[in-house]
Amino acid sequence: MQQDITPANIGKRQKGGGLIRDVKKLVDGYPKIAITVDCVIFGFDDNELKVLLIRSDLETFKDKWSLLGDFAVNNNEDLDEAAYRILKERTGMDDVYLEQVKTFGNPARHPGGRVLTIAYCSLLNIQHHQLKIHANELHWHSLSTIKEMAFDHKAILDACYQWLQKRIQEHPLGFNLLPNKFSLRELQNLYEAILGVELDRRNFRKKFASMDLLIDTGEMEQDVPHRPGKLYQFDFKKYEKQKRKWIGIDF
Amino acid sequence: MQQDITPANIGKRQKGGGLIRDVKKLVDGYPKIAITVDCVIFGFDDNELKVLLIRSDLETFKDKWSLLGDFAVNNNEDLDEAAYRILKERTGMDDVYLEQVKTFGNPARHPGGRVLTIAYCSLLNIQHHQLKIHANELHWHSLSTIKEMAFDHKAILDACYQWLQKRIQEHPLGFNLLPNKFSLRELQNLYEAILGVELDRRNFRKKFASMDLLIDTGEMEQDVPHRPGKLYQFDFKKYEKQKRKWIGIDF
DNA sequence: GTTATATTGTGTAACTAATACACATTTGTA
DNA sequence: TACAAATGTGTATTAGTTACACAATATAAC
Repeated sequence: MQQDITPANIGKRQKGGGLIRDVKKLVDGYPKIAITVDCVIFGFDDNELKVLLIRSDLETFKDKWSLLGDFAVNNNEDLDEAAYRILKERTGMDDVYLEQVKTFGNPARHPGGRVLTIAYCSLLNIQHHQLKIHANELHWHSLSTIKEMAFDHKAILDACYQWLQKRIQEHPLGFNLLPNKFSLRELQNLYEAILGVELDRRNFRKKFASMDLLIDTGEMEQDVPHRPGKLYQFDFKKYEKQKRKWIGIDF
Repeated sequence: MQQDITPANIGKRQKGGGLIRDVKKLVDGYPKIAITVDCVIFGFDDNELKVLLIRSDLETFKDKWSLLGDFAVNNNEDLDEAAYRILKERTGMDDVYLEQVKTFGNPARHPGGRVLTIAYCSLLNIQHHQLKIHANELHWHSLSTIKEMAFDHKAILDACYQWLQKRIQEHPLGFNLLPNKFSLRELQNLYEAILGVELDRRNFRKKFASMDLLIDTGEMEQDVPHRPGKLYQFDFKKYEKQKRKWIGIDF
């Protein structure tokens, strides 16, 4: 086995040598690259799963769409903080569900040089937030209509969508995408949209009833052209309590 | 909403301005930091889950243990490639199971300055590989005995262990930790060690029988002080074929 | 070579969860 | 007043999970 000669190896693996004292000098000798955090922000509207994108401002990606991202290390912030900052800047909201999904580091992914990005997935309620969509060139896109994107952002989006499909069967994340009060039909539509399957209404209701995490508000849907359904709220507190022993949803 | 003035924002979000042409210059203006890849390498021996660690060569972490890592961007390699390179350098093996788990970027995680690390989890068969344990200061540690580690490596290890516990219930990864031929008892011991639970022997065997991924070699255990069990091989090919529609193992 | 010890190998009954499926009710609209 | 559209509900079937016990086979000890 031949060991590469790199600044790292020179600094680190001095066989039989003493311990390294000057760690600052050590790190200074390391190669460095640019880091971004990119957020895949999902929303649910009109019975479709949507994702929030911005028009790319790079000539290379003219007329292509891009995830919401920013550089992540200029401030003294942790990665999660950077992701929350980006969300706050773009959507004005800070109580948004957010989770790290995967890091993308292909050397060719950015035309300007090597840029590594940490992808975060975020879920928010489209009605509740007040986006400055007009100021920025932000738009909600139906997931199904997105073909090409700037950089490797399509691959990142795909990874986050797969992550979401899996995650939503393990934990009731979906509620982050719905208004505070929602009908069981809306909830089912959401699951059907995300998973891309049709679900049996009676079994779906039975399952959520057995989870015992829905609060009956006593209110009904308004202005629907048919028999209105009951409105429910998600019991976030109760869920947090029993989160540890949570097993999954599983359709 | 106040937007931070950062090199990134100056370069990127010029409202109403034209498109950016010089992407090289753009990226050059970005802040940059050092990147490492750290591998959590699990093995299974003596009915215990083990992890491969190296003694830290930093004065600050004298007598502490560290994950196997290296810098990840000096060559023109992708992150996965960097992880495979590290494995190959340290273990001599290149057909090892490997997957990205999570990226850690706390500003204070490295005493020498900001260093971001991408954690990979790896599973290998301790018998089969020829480690140069003596040359490097490498040791296999029982997971249960590890209290403190260098950097934030304990947190990384914990995250990878949790990942493994979850992942092994979704996919039959465990076979990567066993010798080519193994008894059902060894297999069960492995699952019990990873999950930290006792499993019923009959139900365990029933489950793996129903998965139909074990090949009966016709051979028996040798040199055991009791009735010897049959030896099996894992049918990797068959598993690869039906991987898409895989649902899980679920004990 | 007989006995003790340790571990393999196997089946079934009880329970729990998932699926498939139909009809009366309520509202708004024509 | 009747039609369209969606809500709300229960049961039977099937599939999967769990709990549990005993005979068979090998080695080790005497």
